[in-house]
Amino acid sequence: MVSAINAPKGVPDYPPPRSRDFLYVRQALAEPATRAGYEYIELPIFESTDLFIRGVGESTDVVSKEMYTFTDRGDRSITLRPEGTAGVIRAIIENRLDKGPLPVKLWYAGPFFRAERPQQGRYRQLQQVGVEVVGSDDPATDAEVISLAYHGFTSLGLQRFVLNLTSLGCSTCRPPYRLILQEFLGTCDLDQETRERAALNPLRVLDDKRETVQAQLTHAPLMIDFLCLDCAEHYASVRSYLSASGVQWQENPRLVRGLDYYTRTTFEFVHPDLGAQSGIGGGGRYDGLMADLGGASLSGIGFGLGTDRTLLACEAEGLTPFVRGIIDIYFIAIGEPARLHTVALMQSLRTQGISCDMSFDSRSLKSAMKNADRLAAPFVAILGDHEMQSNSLQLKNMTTGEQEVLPSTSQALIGHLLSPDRKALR
RNA sequence: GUGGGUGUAGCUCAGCUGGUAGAGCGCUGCGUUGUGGUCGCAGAUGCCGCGGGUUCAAGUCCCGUCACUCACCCCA
Repeated sequence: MVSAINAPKGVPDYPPPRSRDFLYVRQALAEPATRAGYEYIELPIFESTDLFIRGVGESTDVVSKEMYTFTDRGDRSITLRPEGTAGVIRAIIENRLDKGPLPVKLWYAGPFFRAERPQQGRYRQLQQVGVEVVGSDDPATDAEVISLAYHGFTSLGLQRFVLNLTSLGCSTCRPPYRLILQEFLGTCDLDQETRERAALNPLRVLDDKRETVQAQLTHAPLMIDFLCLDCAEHYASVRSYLSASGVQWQENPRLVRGLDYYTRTTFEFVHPDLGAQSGIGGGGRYDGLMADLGGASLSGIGFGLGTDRTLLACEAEGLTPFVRGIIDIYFIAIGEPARLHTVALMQSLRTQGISCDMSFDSRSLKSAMKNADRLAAPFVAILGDHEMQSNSLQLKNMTTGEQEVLPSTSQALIGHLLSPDRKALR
């Protein structure tokens, strides 16, 4: 026996039936954007390594130690995308979308890659649904983006997630605050590694998980108290639009994100039931990114939602399965004439949007029924010799168990399945 | 990159102080003519992760190795 090949470390499979729920979650997370004027953008899965170094920031962990980078046959450095925003911005600039009507509102979905040690809810290939809005400073866009994510989660029935919100200030107010924070951190008793972080990106020290560190940060200065007038007004406005959108949030002035480009509004959705990982989505505003990547000086805001983790959260809350079966009618045909007729019938139904499947390999009626049950088919159509003689079929409702005779035409079936006095199929 | 845990039937796992393997679920069939779910009965399936060592004897002890997993760092 030859040895089987395993998937590379840390990449998840979604075999059926769980794949049904995966698709359902991805659809639910994208749906709000499609109803809010966001256009879909299809993007490459690998990009020039430089894009992420310049876009995401060299000092971030994502860039410095988690990228899948390789050299292609033309000696170019290529990286499997670790996040979505940089690629969207690159595509906006390259396709001149920023020269058209503003703001540009886009959504995307697909796999991202980070070479981390895998654990629960953390994969080397992860799936996200994201949106980006470029070319607007309006606080209403901040609120809209946050609301899309929020209502994507609520539409799945999720209840236990929390939205954390803060403002990280701008190029006017953040640098002075940064100095004040660094000065404060200088008075704390910190280990070498944390001191280095304080020098490089002092904000990150604020969300250190260790109690010994947190204890010293009780009186740390917070960005939220040092916002300039513009940022303070912007933040206040975002909050009132959020209230108007029916979004509930929790202010968390210690919220810090791992990517360097964020400014002003910053947010993160967390869920308590995912093991050590809690983030199911996050994002924020970025004022300098477009310009940093060679485009017009437009600001943007966006989010990335973790499809894998959202599915885990739904499972943890007992919301799954969302999809019990994928066919509307299961056909059992006995004898060659009946099988031929059934194939024609199914083709007609499929063309008209009804999902159907049939029993193959001439199994016994009993085992075919069993199969229908396992496929969770709501209806079973049986065609045997008796039925063929009268051009009819037996239609069994698998929920109620009742069975009746219908003409064996697609029209009769569709009329019956969709008739208002019965449970409609869709 | 650093640390911990676990590898036994398709799945979840049991197997005490060494004596060549078990349960539940699932799967297949049967309970008479062409009808699923419930119930009853019968049945199939294991290089006990891999390699080496100790021993009369290893799923069980020792060493190594690989895989998976959880956590740290960080993030979706």
